[in-house]
Amino acid sequence: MRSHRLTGARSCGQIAPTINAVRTPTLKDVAKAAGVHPATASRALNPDTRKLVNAETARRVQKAASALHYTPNPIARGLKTAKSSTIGVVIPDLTNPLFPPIVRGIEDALGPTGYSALIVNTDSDQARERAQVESLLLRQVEGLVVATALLEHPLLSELHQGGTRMVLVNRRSDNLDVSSVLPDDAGGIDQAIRHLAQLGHRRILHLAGPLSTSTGTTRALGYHGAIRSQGLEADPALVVPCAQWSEAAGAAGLRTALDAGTSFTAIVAANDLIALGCYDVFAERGIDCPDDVSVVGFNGIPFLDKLRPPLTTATVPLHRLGSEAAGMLLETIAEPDRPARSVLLAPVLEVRGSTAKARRAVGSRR
Amino acid sequence: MRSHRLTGARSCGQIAPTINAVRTPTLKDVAKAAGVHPATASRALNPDTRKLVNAETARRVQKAASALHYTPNPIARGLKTAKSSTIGVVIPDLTNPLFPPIVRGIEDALGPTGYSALIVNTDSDQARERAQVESLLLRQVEGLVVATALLEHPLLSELHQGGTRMVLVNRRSDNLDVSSVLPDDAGGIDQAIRHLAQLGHRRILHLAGPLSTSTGTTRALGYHGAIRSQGLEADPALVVPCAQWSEAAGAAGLRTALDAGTSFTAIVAANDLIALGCYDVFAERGIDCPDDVSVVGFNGIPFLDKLRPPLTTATVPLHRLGSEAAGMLLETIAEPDRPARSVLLAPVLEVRGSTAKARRAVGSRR
DNA sequence: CTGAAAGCGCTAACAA
DNA sequence: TTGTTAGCGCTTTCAG
Repeated sequence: MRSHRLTGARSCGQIAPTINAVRTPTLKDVAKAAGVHPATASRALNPDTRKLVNAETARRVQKAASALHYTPNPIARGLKTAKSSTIGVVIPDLTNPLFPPIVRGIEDALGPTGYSALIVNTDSDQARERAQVESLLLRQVEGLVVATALLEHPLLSELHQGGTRMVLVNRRSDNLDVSSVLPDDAGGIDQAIRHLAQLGHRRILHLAGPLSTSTGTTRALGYHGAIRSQGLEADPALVVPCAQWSEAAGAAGLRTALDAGTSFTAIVAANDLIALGCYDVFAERGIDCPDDVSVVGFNGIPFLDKLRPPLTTATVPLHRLGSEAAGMLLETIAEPDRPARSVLLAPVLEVRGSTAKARRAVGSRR
Repeated sequence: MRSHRLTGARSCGQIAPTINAVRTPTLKDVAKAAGVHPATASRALNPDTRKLVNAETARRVQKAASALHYTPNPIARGLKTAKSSTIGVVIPDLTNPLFPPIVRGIEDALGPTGYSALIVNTDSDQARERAQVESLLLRQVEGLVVATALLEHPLLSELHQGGTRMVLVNRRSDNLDVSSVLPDDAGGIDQAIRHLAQLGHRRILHLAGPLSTSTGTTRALGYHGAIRSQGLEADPALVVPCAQWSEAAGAAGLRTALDAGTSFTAIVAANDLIALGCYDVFAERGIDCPDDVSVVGFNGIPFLDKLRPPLTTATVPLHRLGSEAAGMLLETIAEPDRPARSVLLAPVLEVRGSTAKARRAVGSRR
């Protein structure tokens, strides 16, 4: 590709040609223009080493640099410093509506720092995840934001031991001393159960997420705790784990409960997609929501307010989940020896049309 | 960061330590192990230059490479070749549900080739776009997939003249000799109008997209053509352009039409978000969809089938839009002199609950 | 405080 | 066919 760059002149209202098809200026050019050695120019331009150089000289170099529209070549810098100003973002699948807001949060936090994010999708496949992470490491990413954590996650343990900087987002792993940014899972479920209890629900079904994930177990634990503290009916049949965080798995879970004859008047789904799966089963079986049964989701993915009926859900600040995680990763990169810490972000229950007063129970075959 | 890498041994069922915290092997190490000069090793390992080296030697080098788990350092390679195995993806906003499927299409097409994508969001802001593109160019991306094209787009013209390889996706620009992958906008609208005509609708409102975009104008043109070919009422008041591709703009557009007293029994929205904006206005004004008015969207973003009512829409193969675009960009990079070409992907009308037989008209104040 | 020199890992002339 | 040499653009010793 022909060498080229944008000067940004147009956006500054200048008259200069907006494209310069000439060789992009290098540090040597700046040095020559400023009448100093490239090494001095490097020092002058680098915030960390600027203090090593005469203030006057530094100013001259900076002037020359901006006059030439010099911008350092991150590849060359990366080769020397073994850094890349790049981080990796590991998610299950970008088309899952949970992740775009998180990814934007990451990108927005990274933007001002000069770092960029390389995103990979694992499709929740361990082999694929390993290959993808390997390719990120190959590209010399300086760290990883990981949204795919399982409670038992050999790959993450290996990476951590290998010295890879990382931050977990949304989910965490057991026995892994790594920083994380998580929703307050138990708190969110507690709000949901309280809300349903106030509406008079006594038998609440929990469609749990995969128990291989922290979100799955913590929300299930939260369910048990809240049921107890609200004095509601605690029946083991009222908890059905779903194999995936998907509509299909949610639908399957609900069908299981229904077919088992479990009776309940409300459902707390472990996430929004599982709740959406319930909608499909309602249609299949002629169940009316919220008249026959109420449903609450978790996460607050977009467009839930336009569903039939609008879904009540524990809304997680997803963008902030991402931006906090990116910020923490940058901290970890800058100060590797800082101890790991975890941030919990509080969900807010958004009450919509899928929850209403308890009436007759569904599935009362028993 | 401590040097480290994954061997992938675990996934292969080997016993070797899965993490090697030692210095990652370089080409020189491989050369030494194979008893050749680094340059020879480079030639042997590079598919393009392999034929320049003795087959026997090549095999020896490759054996040494895999024994050491050697993987070339793309940064170093990039510095030398001024290439980066990276492309840039320029989109308005990842949280717009239109884009994740396209981006995944791009990533999936790139995956096997060793290229990675750097994604930037412009928020439809020209200055931000310029800055973001500049940062991509700085990172030596070898080309751009651009989803933000306007009919008049100075930045893209500059880039094209500057020699930047690119492919436009979803939208195109006027007077820009660049390859593109687009939905068949007119064809999709034609299907929508036909469907509505069959349901007995005669006065159909078009909530057009921004006319600064090819999707906006082409869909509007498609609307006019289809109205004519179906012999429906052609009233200038029946076309209202929206300032953005958003729910808010769609709602505003519909309010404008309603307040002007324009009468119609159906709406063809230029995209799904504009159609969703209509839903808000229906709620505001007590309009029943589809009893009072039918609505059709465009694109087929996810979860439309769960709306109240489920939205009929012209479904675009979004994933393929992305994968085709990525493929074409790779072609362009490999053979820069190939003439630009355009691919049109056919939408499929997905009929759902938001369209029904025409009844009384709304807004019949005139 | 600044210059000289070396080298990050790789590839591309040029020689041999 | 292979080795030698040089250098991509930058940072970082080490001298001066």
